[in-house]
Amino acid sequence: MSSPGRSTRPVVRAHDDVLGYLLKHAHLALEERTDAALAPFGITSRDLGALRVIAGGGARSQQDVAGVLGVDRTSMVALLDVLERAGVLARRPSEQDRRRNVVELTDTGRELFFQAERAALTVEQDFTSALGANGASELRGALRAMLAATAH
Amino acid sequence: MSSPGRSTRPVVRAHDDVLGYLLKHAHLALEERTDAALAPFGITSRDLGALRVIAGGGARSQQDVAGVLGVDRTSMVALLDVLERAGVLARRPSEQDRRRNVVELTDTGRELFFQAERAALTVEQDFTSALGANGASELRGALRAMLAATAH
DNA sequence: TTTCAATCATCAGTACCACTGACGATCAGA
DNA sequence: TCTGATCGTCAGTGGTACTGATGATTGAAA
Repeated sequence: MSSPGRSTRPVVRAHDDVLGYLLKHAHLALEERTDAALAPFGITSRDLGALRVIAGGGARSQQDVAGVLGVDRTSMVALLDVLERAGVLARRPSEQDRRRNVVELTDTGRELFFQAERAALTVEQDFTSALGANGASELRGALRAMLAATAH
Repeated sequence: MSSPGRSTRPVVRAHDDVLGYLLKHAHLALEERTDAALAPFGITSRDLGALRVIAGGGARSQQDVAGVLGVDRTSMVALLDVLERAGVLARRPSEQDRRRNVVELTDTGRELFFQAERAALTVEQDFTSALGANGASELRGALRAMLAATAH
């Protein structure tokens, strides 16, 4: 058997045994394909994430949107600027707290969102097709469980 | 039942139903914890990835290392500069092809790598502890399968 | 009421990384 | 020898994270 104690050295892992590598590259590959599918709509996967949160209606301010997406609050300004200039969404000061901007989709934006979300969903399903029907939901469940367990 | 056809609109998904969101945030959370555990060693998870590939011995050049990690070749220059200046690795021109740099760990670097890899492994195991013993390997398998299926 | 700390959106500045395009050195083949 | 390709390097650009500051606004204490 192998010798115990502090001199025990781990075997050199292959790069695709490393969870961080797998998560990073899976994310990048999916994002690349999603961005390609979203290009005809003139938005990125980053934009779609913002539209999704806004369409969900739970966000009460720009910072809520940024917080959910893990985007910096200062980056969110420019991100929403572009989408607002494109007529996809509108900002208006909150009536409850006029420091806040309430962000809402325009009719055009809502239609764009549904079409883009559909395209993104197709990419996801194709991306996970190697896992089978259960595999994809099990993968989501595992990722959710890890995030929930490590939420600080 | 729901109406079919092009007017069928998808329900607005919660952000944590979106695979891209889950992959991104799982990656970021793991990287954050890994970087914290690696800080005493004076390296980042990015550095450890490079050391791992180099320790594996399969890489024949800087660009091989960059290619495996998905790091840009021009970024690899500065990354290795730092590690070389720290005495962790050494570059020497290949004897077979003197355009290439062969990158090798120093004795110091090898010891550092084993200790850092051990710390990173502990973080990974803790990160996946919510999944159980089989869950973690199933997660790796699922991610590997997706990457293999979508390799271009 | 007045004052004051906190919050929100914004902007300026810095840092890091991906990416492009160039360069000299080197290699392989015509 | 000449030519095209490859490798490491460097400069420049663009996008994003992060810090810190600002003005407007809020809520609560004095």
